[in-house]
Amino acid sequence: MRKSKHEAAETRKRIVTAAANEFCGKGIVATGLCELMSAAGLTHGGFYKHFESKDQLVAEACAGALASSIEMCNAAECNRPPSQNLAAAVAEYLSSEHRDDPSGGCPLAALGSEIARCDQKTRATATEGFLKIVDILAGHFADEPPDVARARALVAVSTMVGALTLSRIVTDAQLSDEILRQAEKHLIQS
Amino acid sequence: MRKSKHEAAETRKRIVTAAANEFCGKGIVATGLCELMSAAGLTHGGFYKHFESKDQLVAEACAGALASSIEMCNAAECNRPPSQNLAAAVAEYLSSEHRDDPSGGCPLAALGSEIARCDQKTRATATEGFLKIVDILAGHFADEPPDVARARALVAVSTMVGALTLSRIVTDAQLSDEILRQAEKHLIQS
DNA sequence: TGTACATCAGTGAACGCGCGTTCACTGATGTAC
DNA sequence: TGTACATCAGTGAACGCGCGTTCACTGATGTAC
Repeated sequence: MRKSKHEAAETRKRIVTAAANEFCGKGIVATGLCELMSAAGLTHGGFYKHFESKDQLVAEACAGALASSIEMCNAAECNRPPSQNLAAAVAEYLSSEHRDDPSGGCPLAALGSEIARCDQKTRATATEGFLKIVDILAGHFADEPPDVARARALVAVSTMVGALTLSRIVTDAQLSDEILRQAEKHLIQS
Repeated sequence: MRKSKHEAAETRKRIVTAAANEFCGKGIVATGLCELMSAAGLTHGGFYKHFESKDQLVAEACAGALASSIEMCNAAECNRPPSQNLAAAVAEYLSSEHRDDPSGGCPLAALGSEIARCDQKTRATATEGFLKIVDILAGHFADEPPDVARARALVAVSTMVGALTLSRIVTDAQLSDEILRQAEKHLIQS
């Protein structure tokens, strides 16, 4: 039953991707390794052939989810004229589609309060991803001095993560939409 | 061993308070009933004399934590001249003390992504608390028309919750401070 | 007011269950000659 | 290139453990007479 090196590498990637989905969808602590491995089409026993522990997978899954979230924002920007880059990324992030699909979205919003309690490795990974997003947004405030642009980007990411999280908490659908719409309006007007 | 009505009511309150602390500090799923009951000075067996389920306690603990967070902001305001009410509340919320003590602080930041996955009851409770905070902040934009004030308050709360959550994730202490400081600056200048 | 009894807050053992992790095993892949 | 053997990806049973919940029990409180 041994698999080729290439197949094994593919399997590993599949586990990380499945983990990112399961964690973002159900939460880190609430997701079991068994559940997660079967989402990747495997049985639980093979897990430790690829990872040292659940914590290690959490860090990698978090990194993966952040990378694809960044990719998604970049893709949204590519379809627009450069002057609307910021608006495009913000609109994508604060869309109802993103709100309604936490598993495929940004882990800072889907797992924020849980990541804050994760080990050093995972939090360092999240910090790196966060800074990448900050840099991208800061690039859109190019007419400002760099430190101002960075400050504005830090606040913008805070607002985006907070608004998306709150829009998922709230039980009133109209209020949920309102949170997203007002945050978007505030971020693109400024 | 039966306790008087008054004592039993006090015990119940103690459990809810201890639960709010434990949940905000360690996360909802990660906190066991046994751990939580012993934090309240009891053994786990008595839990179901007071609550139907863990979920019910989660909802009540969340309500309690939100109420004392609101109380804390109000207290911060009382010590200042009315014109600085907003600044006082924002500074309190985005303080490093609040960041470093999640168990005693705002559950929207400490448990945001977990609450988003809780049952209807808990989320409805959180929604109520959120709206109360929005109303308080909106009151500080009194020179704006009500709908604008509300819109600004929605965005402000999003920024506050997002910034506090991110400041807890980040592994770089300086960056963590920077997130809080910039969010505060942005909110009180506007 | 005093007595007899029902109520019930709190204890601690026990329930089935799923968790993260380990392990013996299988058999295809990779390697050494 | 062919053969013999070591490697190891993946399986499924098993581990100890803590989870949420239930239950028989205790004995002080509350209530009915």
